[in-house]
Amino acid sequence: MNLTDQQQKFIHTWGTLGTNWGINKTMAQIHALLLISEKPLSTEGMMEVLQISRGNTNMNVRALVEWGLASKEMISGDRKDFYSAKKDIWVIARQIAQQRRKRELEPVINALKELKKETPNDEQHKELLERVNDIEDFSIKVDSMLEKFVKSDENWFYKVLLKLV
Amino acid sequence: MNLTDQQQKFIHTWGTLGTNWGINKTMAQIHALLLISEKPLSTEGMMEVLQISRGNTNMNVRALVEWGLASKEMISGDRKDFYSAKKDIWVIARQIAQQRRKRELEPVINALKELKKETPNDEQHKELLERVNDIEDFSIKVDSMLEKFVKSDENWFYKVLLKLV
DNA sequence: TTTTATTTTCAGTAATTATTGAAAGTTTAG
DNA sequence: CTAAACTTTCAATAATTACTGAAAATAAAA
Repeated sequence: MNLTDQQQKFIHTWGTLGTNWGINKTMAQIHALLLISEKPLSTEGMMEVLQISRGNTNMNVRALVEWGLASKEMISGDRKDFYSAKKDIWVIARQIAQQRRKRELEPVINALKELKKETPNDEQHKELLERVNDIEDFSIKVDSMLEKFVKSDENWFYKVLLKLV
Repeated sequence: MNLTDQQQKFIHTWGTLGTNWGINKTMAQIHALLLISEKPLSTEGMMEVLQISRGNTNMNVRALVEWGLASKEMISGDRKDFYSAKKDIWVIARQIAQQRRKRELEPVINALKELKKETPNDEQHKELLERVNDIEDFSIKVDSMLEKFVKSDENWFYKVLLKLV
C-alpha cells in the first residue's frame, strides 16, 4: 500500500500535534492513518505504510484501543487482526477528553487534596494553601464542564455556544 | 532558602503536570516555585531551591515571561533581576489557554487548511477530506469557545455553568 | 574608561523517552 | 497433538529532549 503526499502530510501533522501535547508520535500517526483509511488495517499494513517496527505498532495500537479510539475488527478468511478508528470527530474529542482527564488531571487533583490535608496552616504555607485552594476550586469547575462535555452529544455544544452570543 | 516537604511536593506535582502536557518540567517547576513564593525571587534563589543550573533557570524564566505567566521585578538596592508570577488562577488559565492555542493549535489548523487546498477531490482522498473538514468545523467551534474563555472574566464561566444545569 | 556584577548563549553532555527486533507466548488449522 | 501463523513482550539501542557550565555579551558602578 502507498500513500499520496496529502495523506502523508495529514499523518505527519497529526503526529506533530500529538507530540506537542504529550502523546506518543507513533500513536497519533497510527490514529491518523486509521482515520483516513476506508478499510480496517492489519499490523502489517500499518508497519509498511508508516515504516515502523512490529513491536512499536503493536504497543501503540493497543494504546489506541485502550483510549477507545480504535477497535479490533474480525475479517473473515483472515487470521490476522484488523483495526479501525472511530471516525466521528465528536466521539473522538469526547474520548480523548475523558482519557486525558483520567490520566493526566485526576492524579494531580488527588495529589493536591492529599497535600492540603498534610499542610499546616501556618505563615510559611500561606501562599501554598491559597494556591492549592484556588487550583482546587478552579479544577472542580473545569472538571464539571469537562464531565458535561464528555457525557454530551454534539447538540450540547451548540446550545452552549448559542447562549454565549 | 529552604523548602518544606509540602512546598517541594507542590513543585514536584506541578512539574509532572507540565511534563504530561508537553511543557518543560523545569519551566513548570519554576512556575510552581514563584506561585508559592511571597516575594519575587532572583535567578540565584531559584537555582538554589530547585538545584538547577544558571542556564536552565535563565531559559525557563524567559519562557515563563514570554508566556505571560511571570514578570521581572525591580528591587531597589539590588542589581539582580527578580521575578514573580501572576497568582490569579483565572488569569493563569487564560494565559496558558491563549499561548497553547497560538503555539500548538493554530499551526495545525493552518496546515490542515493548506492540505485541503492541495488535495484533489477524488475517491482516494474521500476519507481524508471528510476528516479534515470535520476537524476544521470542530476546531472552529472549540476555538470560538476558547476565544471567549480567553477574553472572559471569571464571571463568564459561572454563567455558562449555571446555564448548563 | 575600566572594573565588576549580572545575564545570556550554546556546544557538549546527560537524562529521558521512543523504537527495534528477536524470543516467548498465544491462537488457529490440520 | 503438532505445526504454522500471528501477537506480545521487553532488553538493548536509537532518537529526542533537557541541562550544564563556561565563555561571550551586557549593564551598572567606580
